[in-house]
Amino acid sequence: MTTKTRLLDTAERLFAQHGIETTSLRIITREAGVNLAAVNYHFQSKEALLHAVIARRLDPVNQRRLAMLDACEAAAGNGPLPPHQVLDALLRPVLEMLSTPAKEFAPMMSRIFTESSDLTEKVFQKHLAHVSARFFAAFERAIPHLPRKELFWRLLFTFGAVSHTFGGAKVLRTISGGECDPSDVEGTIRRLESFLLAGLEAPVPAEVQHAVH
Amino acid sequence: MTTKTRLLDTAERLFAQHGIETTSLRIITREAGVNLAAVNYHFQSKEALLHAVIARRLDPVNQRRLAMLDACEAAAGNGPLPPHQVLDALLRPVLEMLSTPAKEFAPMMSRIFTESSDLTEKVFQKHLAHVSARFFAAFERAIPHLPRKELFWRLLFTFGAVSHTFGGAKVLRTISGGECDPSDVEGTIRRLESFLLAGLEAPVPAEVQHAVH
DNA sequence: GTCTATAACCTGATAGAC
DNA sequence: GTCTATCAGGTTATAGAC
Repeated sequence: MTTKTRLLDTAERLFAQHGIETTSLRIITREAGVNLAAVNYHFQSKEALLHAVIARRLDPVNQRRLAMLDACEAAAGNGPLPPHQVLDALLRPVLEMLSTPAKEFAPMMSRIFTESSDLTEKVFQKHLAHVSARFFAAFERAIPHLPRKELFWRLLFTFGAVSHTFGGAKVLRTISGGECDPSDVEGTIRRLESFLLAGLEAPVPAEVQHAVH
Repeated sequence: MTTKTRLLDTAERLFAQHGIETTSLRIITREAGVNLAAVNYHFQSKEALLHAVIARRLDPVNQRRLAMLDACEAAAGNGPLPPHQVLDALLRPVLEMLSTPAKEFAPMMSRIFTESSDLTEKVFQKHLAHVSARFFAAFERAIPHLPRKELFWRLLFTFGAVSHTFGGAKVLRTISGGECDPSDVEGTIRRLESFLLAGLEAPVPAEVQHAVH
């Protein structure tokens, strides 16, 4: 395996397990079995290394997301868009990574979106903005009774649940005394999607209805 | 205001905004307008300072949570426990802090639960374990059709949504182009609780039913 | 491409004067 | 209680030999 790949793999894993800012280049290079200066030769800086880690995984994921959404829209024709299909197109491509060698990537992304608001903005604009826009429009079409404003709120809640699942699924096994098995990725997807679908489709509470239009 | 209080307030705010590990004692003491050595005199260490910040806010919150749960159980008698009341007892006391001078505390807690798994464990055992056990039992009674295993999963999703709301509500205003107003705390609580209640009460998906008992 | 050595700086914690 | 000065260590990044 090349030095470059060893660095990408090791950085991905350590960023996921210990956070971005608290993981030093010294630890990454030591665990990767390469010299400290290698990260500066193959990439320019720690942040450039992070961007390379993201691009390697996220580009294929986003392509698959959009392909699934295309298929869903094609099948629907002019009819309504099934909300569970839109949700599945958004979540399945990234959640299924949990049972591949790239299993550390999704937890790493959730770190980015909770750690530094500065970095979050950059990563979102660079790798997620266009996909995000497509899916927001799809959800608007799939849940037409839901005002835009409420959709924004509910997608915030959705990202929170998904994000926390990446990082917290491992401790769930401990907390539940072994009852819950996070390595059952397909089960996790079904549970997460049925929970979120119910929340996304819930009636708008009467108390906030007046602010809608 | 005393040096001790200035340190608690400033640490709480900076921990929330920039994370625990990335916030140095130098920044805290500079912003608080006190000497660097003061944190070591009034507390013993950075971690002890963090524990003091938590204890100051969380003890009253937990008392109110348990009082609301007591009232809910008393009103229910031997009848079923209303799930929305259990959820409200869990979330309202901490969410309402967002409109008080202690508004930085909840975001700080969500940092702890996403940053370091080491610290997470300590804080949970010290300040949240007993409350957690009471509420788990209450949810079991409130949603009797839901198997324990599924309840564990759904509470994980719930904590994720709540946690993300603390940290992400501010950026929601930007993303939504001003449509969403995170300073409307009561609206946030109602939206969050109606979303989560639908998810918690959703039917168990047929695909995972076989693993239940 | 890979190494050593080092620059410039930040960190938590503490000793000891006042 | 509050200060300065400092210890012992960590950090990113780079220059220059091989």
